[in-house]
Order: sequence, then C-alpha cells, then structure tokens
Amino acid sequence: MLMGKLQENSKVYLEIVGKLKEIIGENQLKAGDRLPSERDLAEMLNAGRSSVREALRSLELLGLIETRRGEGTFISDFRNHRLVEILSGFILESDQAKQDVQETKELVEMMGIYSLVNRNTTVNVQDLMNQAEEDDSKLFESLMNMTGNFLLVKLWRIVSNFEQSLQLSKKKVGKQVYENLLKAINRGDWFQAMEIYSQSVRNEVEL
Amino acid sequence: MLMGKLQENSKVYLEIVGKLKEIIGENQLKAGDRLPSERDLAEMLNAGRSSVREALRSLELLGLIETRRGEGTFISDFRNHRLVEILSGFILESDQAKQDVQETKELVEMMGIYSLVNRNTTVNVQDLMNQAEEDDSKLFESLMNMTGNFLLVKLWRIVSNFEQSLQLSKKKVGKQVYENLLKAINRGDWFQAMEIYSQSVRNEVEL
DNA sequence: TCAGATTTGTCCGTATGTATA
DNA sequence: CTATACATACGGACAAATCTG
Repeated sequence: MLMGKLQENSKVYLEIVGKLKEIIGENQLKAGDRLPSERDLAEMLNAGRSSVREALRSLELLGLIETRRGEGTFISDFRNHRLVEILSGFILESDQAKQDVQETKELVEMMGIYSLVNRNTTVNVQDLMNQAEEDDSKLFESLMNMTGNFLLVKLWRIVSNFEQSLQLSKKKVGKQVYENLLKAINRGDWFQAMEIYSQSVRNEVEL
Repeated sequence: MLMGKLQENSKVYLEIVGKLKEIIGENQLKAGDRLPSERDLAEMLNAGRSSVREALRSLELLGLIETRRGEGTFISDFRNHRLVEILSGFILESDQAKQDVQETKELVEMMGIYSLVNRNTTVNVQDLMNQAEEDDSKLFESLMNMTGNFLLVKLWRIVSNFEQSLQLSKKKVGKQVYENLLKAINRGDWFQAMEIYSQSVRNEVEL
C-alpha cells in the first residue's frame, strides 16, 4: 500500500511523486539520466503500475521527465517544459495571474542585478550589448548566470518561459538604457541600477 | 483509439488534457463545477479509463482540478495552480542549489519590500511588530502578502520552508530594526528600507 | 438507520508498438 | 531475425468513500 507517513491523507501517486523527487536528489540525477522502469518502480515502491504511471504522467506534463516508448523514462531539462502552454491555456482568463507573472519576472531580474552589485561583479559591457542585439532575454539570462546563484537562474527561466508563452506585450528598450544599466552595475551603484531598471526596463503595471 | 488529428504523435492522455480544456471552455465551467465522471469521460472520448485518469492526475498535480473519492472531479480556482511549488521542489531537491536558498530568500524579501514601497503601501507598524514578537517569519510573510503578488508569496513560502528544513543559523534581529524598516516603507524611502534590510536583517553570505 | 447506486482509488492481466542487443 | 526490455493502452475487478432515497 505504500504508507509514507503515519496518517496518510495523500494518495499513492503523490507519494510516488515525492519518492521520485528523493530518488532524483539522492542519486544526483541530471538531465538525460534514466529512471528505473515502471515495473521496477512499482516493485521498489510497492505500488501498482497504474499508480506509478499516474505519477510519471503528471511529471511528464510538467516537463520534468520524458518518457519514450520502448526506451524508458528520462530526466529532462527544466527549460524544455511545454507545461507553460498547457497551464497558460487554463489561466488565460485570469488577468491577475498574467500580471503576477510579469511582475515576478521583473522582480527576479532586479534581484539578479542587486546580487551582481552586491558581489562586486564586473560585467563585460561589450559582450552583453552584443547579446542584447539578438534578444533582450539573452542579456538578462547572461546576467542571471553571472550571479552564480543557480536557484535564481532557474527561477528566471521558469518565469521567463511563462511570460513568453503568455505573449505579453513587451516594452521596447533602447540600447543606451542597457549600457547605462551595465555601467551602473560595474560602478557598484545599485541605487542607480535599480532606478534605471525600474523606470526604463520594467513594464508599467497599472494599479 | 482517439485520434484528434490526422497523424498524431501525441499520447492519448495529452489529447484528453486538450479535450478537457475544450469541455471546460465550451461549458463555461467555473471553479467548483463538476466534471463528468471518469467512466463517462472514457466513453465520451473513446478512451480507456486509465488514460483518462492519467490526464486527470496530471491536472490535479498542477492544482487545476480536484478529485474527491466518492464525489467526483471538480474545477479548481486556476489562481491556485501549483506550478511554482512543484518545479521549485524538484529544483531544490536535485541541484546543489541549497547554498543559494538563503540568499534567494533574502533577495525575495528585499524585492517584496521594494514592491511595497513602489506601490505606496502603508503598513500597520503596530500589528506587524506584534507578529514579529512571535516569529520573525510571520512578519515577512505578512509583508509578502501585502504585495498582492501571488507568485512572490508562493516563492517566499517555498524558499522559507526549505530554509527552515536546512536548519540554517539565523541572525538575531532587534525590534528596533524592524520598526525602522517598517517606517521607512511607510515613508516611501526604499533606499533606506533596503539599507536597513541589507545591513541588519540579512545574514552575511561569504563569497 | 439502512441499503443501493455512484464515483474515485488501486491493482492486475493482456495485448501491442518500439527500441536495443 | 530473434529475443528481451520497455512504454502504451485498454479493460476488469474489487475496495473505499460518498450520495441518495
């Protein structure tokens, strides 16, 4: 029956989701690594194959794993979750949710900027400006990476993917703004950096 | 076999997820409304009950629907989706991101403070100080709630819970510090507010 | 209180498509 | 080509919870 705790209110497939999380963490499984087969998992966790499948499907929809018929189940890269399209289809009618997504992304970006200044990071202005030529997102992804805070990087990716799938209108930002922002970071002037971001990069959120 | 399109590479449960979205849309189903039973859905969509369950479970894990034994399956408030919790749970469990947890929590708190100032929020100093008496976390949870940004609140809860489970040592912060912080927020002086937080509340992070 | 119907929860058996050695 | 391993999918069976009359 697979009873994780004393009083188990949770359902078997939820317990399995938790177990899978532990398995991934303990074995340090990375993207591309293979999970045990459904039957092995069912035996390991003392549960039915259907319950295992329900757990695996749930995680597959989230984009955390990928199952290929005849091969097995594999950890996928968090960046590849097509979950956002599915979820955004459901929450599309909620303007509040959209607004939260955009605002959160902007807050995460501000966190990154603050973190960079706080660590006295010197950024390569020229390189980053070239990346901004292609796509504004590239610039911020690089900035997030430079913080060295992986959690922040992953949070940014999630929210950024979400924002793109929601097709929110984005403000057009001039090159000069970014250059000033980067220079402020290099000067260690976080007050100025935050001002620039807040006033020139952020999208206005009507209150 | 349920073939939605001509050549379908997609799996049955994914088609069912799509169909469910249509059913919800066409019938204008709102939070609390009941979906057809699993067996009815299986018959309607010409699929097996197991496949229907896989689809329903996936949506349940996301927090988009809720199933209750003996009753049925019901639409949830989409604002309560659990995307962030689930993804973050896996990210935190897997990566060595644990070292980033504390920093990220502090960044989230700073962004919350920034958001409050940015929205010209006036906080009730006395109430919040009382909450801080019990537990410092209470104070910040209330502050995050006041931002009105659901995602930010969720992020804070996740990171905060995880930080507690890591049993990190926390700095002891005096009452006067919090009072000054709250007053700075009410003055709209975010520079001062951030300085107070940064210097007196944050734990030093060795670089 | 009670009995019967409905619904989800869980597991199992079987058949099949696919990839690999 | 064969054999094995694996996911995909369906349907049956029974348990447990809930609802209805």
